[in-house]
Amino acid sequence: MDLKTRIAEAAEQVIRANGLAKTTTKEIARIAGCSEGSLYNHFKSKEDLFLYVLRGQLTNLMGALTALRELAGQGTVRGNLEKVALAAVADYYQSMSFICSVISERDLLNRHREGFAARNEGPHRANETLEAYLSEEKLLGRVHESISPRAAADLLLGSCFQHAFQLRFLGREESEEQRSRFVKHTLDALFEGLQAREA
Amino acid sequence: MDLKTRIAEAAEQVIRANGLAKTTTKEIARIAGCSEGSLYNHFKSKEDLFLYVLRGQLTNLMGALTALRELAGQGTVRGNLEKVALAAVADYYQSMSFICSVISERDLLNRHREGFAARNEGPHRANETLEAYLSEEKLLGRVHESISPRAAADLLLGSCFQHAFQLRFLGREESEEQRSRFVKHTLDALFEGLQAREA
Amino acid sequence: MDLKTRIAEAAEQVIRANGLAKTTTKEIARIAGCSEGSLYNHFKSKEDLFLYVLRGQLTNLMGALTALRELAGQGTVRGNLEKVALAAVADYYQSMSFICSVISERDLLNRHREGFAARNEGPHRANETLEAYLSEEKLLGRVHESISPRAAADLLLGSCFQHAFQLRFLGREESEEQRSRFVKHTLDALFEGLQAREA
Amino acid sequence: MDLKTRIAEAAEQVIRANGLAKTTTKEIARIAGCSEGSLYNHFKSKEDLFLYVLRGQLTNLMGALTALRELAGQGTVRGNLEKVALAAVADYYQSMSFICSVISERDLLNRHREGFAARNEGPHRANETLEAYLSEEKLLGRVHESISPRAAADLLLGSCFQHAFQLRFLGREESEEQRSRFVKHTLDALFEGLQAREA
DNA sequence: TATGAATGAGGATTCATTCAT
DNA sequence: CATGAATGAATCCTCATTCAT
Repeated sequence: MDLKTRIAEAAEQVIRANGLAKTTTKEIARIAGCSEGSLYNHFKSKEDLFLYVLRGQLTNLMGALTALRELAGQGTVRGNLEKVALAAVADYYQSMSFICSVISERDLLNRHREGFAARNEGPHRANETLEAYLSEEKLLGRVHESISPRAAADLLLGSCFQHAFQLRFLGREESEEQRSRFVKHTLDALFEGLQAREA
Repeated sequence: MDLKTRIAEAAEQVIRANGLAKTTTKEIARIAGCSEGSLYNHFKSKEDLFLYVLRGQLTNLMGALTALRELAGQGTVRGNLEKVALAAVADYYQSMSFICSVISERDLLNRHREGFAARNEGPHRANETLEAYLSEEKLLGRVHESISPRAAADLLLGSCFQHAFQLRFLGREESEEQRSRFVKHTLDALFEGLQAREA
Repeated sequence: MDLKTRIAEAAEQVIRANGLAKTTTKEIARIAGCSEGSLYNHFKSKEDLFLYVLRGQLTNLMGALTALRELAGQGTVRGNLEKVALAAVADYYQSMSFICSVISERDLLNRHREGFAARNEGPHRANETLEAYLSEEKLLGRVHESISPRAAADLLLGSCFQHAFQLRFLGREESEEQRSRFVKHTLDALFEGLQAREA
Repeated sequence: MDLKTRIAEAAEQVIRANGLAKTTTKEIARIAGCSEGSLYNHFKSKEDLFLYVLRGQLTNLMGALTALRELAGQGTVRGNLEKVALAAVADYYQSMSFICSVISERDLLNRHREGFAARNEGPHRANETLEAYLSEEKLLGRVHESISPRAAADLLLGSCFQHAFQLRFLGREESEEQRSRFVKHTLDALFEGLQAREA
């Protein structure tokens, strides 16, 4: 593994563990097993390194969502969404430090917002991709005809997002079983709807 | 207004604008119109000041949720949830810097997690409160009998939470009308459910 | 007890315990049970307060030495010196923080050296007073005729001084019995002399 | 000379001149001709730097005392002690700021007392070493058989210690001749003893 | 390319002192 | 005389970044 990759992985690990605010170049170098100076042979600045690592976040989720586009009309909608939801909770949980750091450091965000927009990056991409899938399924008649695909996507991913956030806040890890149960209950409610049924 | 309040409000303003990581005591003092030393006459440390201000976050939402408990069976469920959702988006949006800073600064969170738990604080309280309300409505037959109140609460608040997050990420403000529309669509989808209806 | 005295005693206690360097006006006020502002109603500055308290140090020793002048020719020289030595160890031990602070804070010392000289103050006064006593006893033939009174005074008081210093350094307290034994051995050696005796 | 040494020497010089309490990292850096930050590349903290420099104090005296152990039975006891006494006054004088700072800053002392003990460091080591030498000479019959070696060591070194202290207190330097005279008189008195001789 | 010592700007915090009440 | 909030200068220390080797 080349040094650039080692540095990036070290940075990812440290930011995950401590958050960006308390991540120092010294610590990254220590974990990467190189000198602080070496960081600057591969990245222009600490911020540059952060952005590099940031781009590797949420890749499982985005992969699952991209795969979904091909799956419209196949399997069950419920089954397809379940895979996405599981990936979402897992990735959001793993990347929560990154996600929150972007907001916490307003100037960093401001400096790069245009870049994000230009490259069509950011966590909101997930919602858009899921929306697209649901639109297709709606055309196929496999989801309720009067539902807004965007709202449905926001409900599902928002729920996963906040769930991951709260696990981090509470300092909890979740077993696979617990996670499956959360996703199951969430999908149950999402499919069924809150509306009381007439007798 | 006494100086302690002025300092707290200055801190709130600066953290909202810049995030905790880039908030300096110097800047807080400047905005509060006092010396840096004065901060320490009223707060033990910058961290102490942050926690003080943090405790004032999400109060509108929590107020709306608490009020909700009295409203079970009154008005429409939909109408009640609408008020909550609007408060949620607004408060989450306002407090996103605080919420994310808590996660970004892992050591700060670790240091105070016990305290949060002891005082039953934290953003997850909102979900629990909404869950309680929905449970009551379920008993009253005003929400679908097979729905999980917790899952429903997580869907609604999670969606609002992530929506607020994404507004911050994109650097957008939302008009009242846009916000109402977001809430409306979200509630539509949540009430209706994804399930395709048989012809 | 009036406030000025209470402040002075608080300062003495705190300096004794923590040394001047780590003594704050806040701590003095806390111990004195008054506000920090009150300190400045009774003393011009922290330095002024320190000097005030400093002047009260070593008073038992100086008292014992002054008394000694009257005792020349009375009792035994050994007995007279024993009282002085005991007072010296006790007072040096009690005042070691003060004594050392004067040296540690060079600028303070420089600022007040003239004042000390003008008022004939300082720990060296003890040696001069003891020298005077020994000179008288020498005239009376009660100490070895070829001894230098100043050297003898320096030996005895220097030994007590360093002994007190080392107790402080090692963080030890000494029982009265231990102290008596130290003084006894010291006087034994001082009276007898190192010189090997011919058979 | 490497920077670490330059920093250490600068610190030594500044502490000697101003005492630890009034020694700032800024001033040390200025004298060392480097930035304040550099101090922290070589020492963990100001305290760490102080301890490093402290360990280099009293080395001439300790060297002279160690050499003494080999000299038992050689030359004259008086001559041997003279060398030690001269080294003692010189070293105590040079290091008085350090010695006193250790006492003035009680918490520093408390924090490191165990370390001092573990490494068998501290000014009291000098007395123990001199005591050992005198014990040997006593066995050789070269010092008075009824004298306590420890008491004799305390008398001599205590006198030198306090003499150095008082020179600092009075702001005086001593010529070599004056110093020799002080040592000579002190040894005269110590060898002869105070005891009046019967006619 | 890899290093790591050196930097220096900037941060949080302390503390003696002042002054209006 | 007593207060204690307000001050602001000064302090120790951190850390991203540079650069000569």
